[in-house]
Amino acid sequence: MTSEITPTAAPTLEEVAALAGVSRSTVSRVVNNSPHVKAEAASAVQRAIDTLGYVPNRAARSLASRKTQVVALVVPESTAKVFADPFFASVVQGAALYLSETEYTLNMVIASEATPEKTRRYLLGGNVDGALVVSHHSGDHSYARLGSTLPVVFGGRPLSAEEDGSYFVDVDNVAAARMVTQHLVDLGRQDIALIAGRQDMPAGVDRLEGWRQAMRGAGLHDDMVEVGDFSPRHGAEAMRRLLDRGLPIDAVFASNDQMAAGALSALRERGLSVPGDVAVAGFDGDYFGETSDPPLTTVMQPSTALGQAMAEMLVRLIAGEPVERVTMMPTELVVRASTTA
Amino acid sequence: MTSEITPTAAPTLEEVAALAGVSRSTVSRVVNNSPHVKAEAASAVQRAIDTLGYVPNRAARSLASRKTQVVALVVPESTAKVFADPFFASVVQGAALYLSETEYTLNMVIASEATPEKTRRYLLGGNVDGALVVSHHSGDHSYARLGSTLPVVFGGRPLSAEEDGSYFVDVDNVAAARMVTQHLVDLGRQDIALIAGRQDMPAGVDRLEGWRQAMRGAGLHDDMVEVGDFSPRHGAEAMRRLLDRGLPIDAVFASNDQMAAGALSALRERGLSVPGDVAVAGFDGDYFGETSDPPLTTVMQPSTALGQAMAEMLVRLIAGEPVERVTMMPTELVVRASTTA
DNA sequence: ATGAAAGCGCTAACAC
DNA sequence: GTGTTAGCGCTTTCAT
Repeated sequence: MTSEITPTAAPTLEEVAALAGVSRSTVSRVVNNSPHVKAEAASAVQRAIDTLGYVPNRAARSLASRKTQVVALVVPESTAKVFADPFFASVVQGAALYLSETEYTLNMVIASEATPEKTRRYLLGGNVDGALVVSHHSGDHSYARLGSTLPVVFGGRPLSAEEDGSYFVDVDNVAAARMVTQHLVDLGRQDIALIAGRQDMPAGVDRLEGWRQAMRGAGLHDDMVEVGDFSPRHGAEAMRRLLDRGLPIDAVFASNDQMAAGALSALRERGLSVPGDVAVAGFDGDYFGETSDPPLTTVMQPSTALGQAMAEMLVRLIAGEPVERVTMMPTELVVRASTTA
Repeated sequence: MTSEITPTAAPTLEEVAALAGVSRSTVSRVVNNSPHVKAEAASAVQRAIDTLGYVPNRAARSLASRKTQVVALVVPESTAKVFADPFFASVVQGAALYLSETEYTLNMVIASEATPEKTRRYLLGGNVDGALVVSHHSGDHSYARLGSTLPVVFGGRPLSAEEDGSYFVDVDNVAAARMVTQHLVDLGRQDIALIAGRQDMPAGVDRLEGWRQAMRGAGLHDDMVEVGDFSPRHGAEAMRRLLDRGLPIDAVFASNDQMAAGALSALRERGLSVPGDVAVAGFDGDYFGETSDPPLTTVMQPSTALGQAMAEMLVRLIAGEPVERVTMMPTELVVRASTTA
C-alpha cells in the first residue's frame, strides 16, 4: 500500500557514492549515462540510487555544468489570452508534452510589453537554455534578436524581414488558404468574401494572400474583404459589415474558426442560411468549428504536433545539432456541412 | 549550420563587487534588499549592476540559499487539454501574471498519469518551492499528500476527505448553482433539467447539489439529470438524452458554459426555441456563453482572480506566513438572452 | 575505468 | 555596516 514518505533531507550524490562504494565521479557518470563505467559499478550505483531515492539537485547540476536544462515558453502579455485561443493552447500542450519526455523543464514567461527589457534580461541572464515563442503578434519582433545569442524557436513565420534567420515551425498559410478558397470556387460560388485576420500577423497576411491568389486564378473579384482580430466577436462584426455593403455574397472564408463561428451568428441574424445562401469556411480546425451549427468546413492544422515540433527543434538546437531553419507542417482540408448541403 | 550561438559572458557578482569597490557580500545584500547597507554603498553597487547589466545566476543563488524560487504548475496529463477549457486557461493566466511580478518562476509540469511517481519525485526532489495544482480531476488525490511536505495550493476544493487540510481557492459552487437554478424558478419554469458535470469532480458534485437544493426548495422534481464531461459534445448528447425521455422540459441548467453551448445545438436540432420553449443557463462565464446564440445566462466565476489568489496563497505559504486554508471567490449571476425573452 | 581536486556563482554565518 | 570564510551539490579536467 502507501509507503511512508520519509521526511529526511534529499540524499546527495555523495551519499549514493558512499553506499555504492565508489567515488562521486562515478556516480555522476552513471547519472549522466556515461558509457565509460563498468557494468558492475554501474549497477551498484543504480541500486544505491534506488534504495536512497536519489534525485539530482538541479541547481547544483546547473551551476556546475553551466546549463540550466530549462527552456522558456515566452507568452507576450497581450497574448496571455493566448490560452483563450484553442489553437495556441494546443501548441503549448504539444510543446509541454514533448518536453516532459526530456530532461528539460518548461518555464512559462509572461512577457510584459511594458518592460520588454525585463524579459530580455531574464532570457539572456543565463536562466534558460533556449526559448519557445508562441504568438503571432507583431510585438514579438523584439525576441527575434535573441536568436543570435540564445536558441529560439518561433511558432509561425516571422512577420518582418528583420527576423530572418529565425528558426520556426509553421504551416503554408498561403497554400492552405488558396486550397480552401478553391474548394468554395469548385462548389460554384462566385462572390466569395474574406474575413481576414489582423494584418500585423503573418497568419493574417498569408491567408489573405492565399484567398486572393485563388480568387484571381478563378477570374473572380477580390474586393470583398473585412478584417478582424481572430475573435468570434470580430468575426460577427466583419460579417455584418460585409453584408451591409449590399453586394452579393454566396460564400465567406474566415481566417480562423473563431471568426467563422462569429460570422455564422451574423448570417443567422440576417436570416441567411448556411450553406444554402452562403457557404462558410474557416481555418484551424478547432472546436469552434466542430461544434458550430452547422459544423465548419476548415483547414485543419496539426497544432499539437506543431508544438511538439517546436520543442524538438529547440532541444536539438540547444544540443548543437544541425537543424533546418524552417519546418513546415501539413494541413488538411476538412469539408463539413457549412459548405456542402 | 554555421549559425553559431554566442552566449554573452554574463557578469558575475564578483565583477560587480570589484567595480563598485565593495565586497561580494555587500553586493549580495544590495541585490537581496538587505536593510543593512549604507545608502552610499548601495547606490554605488546599483550603478555597477546597471552598467554591467548584471543578473544574478539563479542556479548559484538557489544552491547557496537552498531555495529554488520556482513553483510548479501541475497539470495532470489527461487534463492537459485543460488549456482547451477557457476557465482553466484563465486560471493559469492569472497565476502566471501574479507570479511574473514576484521573484518566482512558473514551471509547467505535465503529470503523466502513467508514472505519478516521477512527478512526485520531481516535486519532492527539491526542484521547486511549492506547487499549484489546477484540475478538477479525481486523479489528483495523489498530489494532496505532498501538502505535508511541500506547500501546495489547489484550484477547487479537494474531492475526498483524504485531502482535507489542503489549501485551496474555490467558489461556492453549491450556492452559485442554487442561485442560477432559482433564477430559472423565478422565471416560472417548472421542469428544470440538469446537465451535470462528472461526479468525480467537486464542481460536478457541488453544482448538482445546488440545483437539487433549489429544486426541492421550490417543490419541484429533481429527477431530470444527465451527466457530461464538461465538453460541448457531451452537453449536446446529454441534452438529447434528456429530450428523448419524452417528458416536459422548460429549462436546463448545464454545469458549465461549454456543455450549455452544446445543449443549445441539440435544442436547435429538435426545433425548440431558446428561451421560448426552453430556457438555458450555464456556469463559468467564458466565451462559449458570450458568443453562443443566444448568449447564455450564466454564473460568472472570477477565473483570472482565482488564479492570482492561488499564486498569492502559495507564495505566502512558502514564505511561512499564516494563510487561511480556504479562500472563496465571489460569483455573479449574469442574465442574458438564453433565459429572458 | 575510476578517483582527486578544483571550482560553478552565490548566500550565510561570523567576525570585525 | 562590511568583509571573511565556508560551503551549497554537482560536473569536470586531469591523473592514474
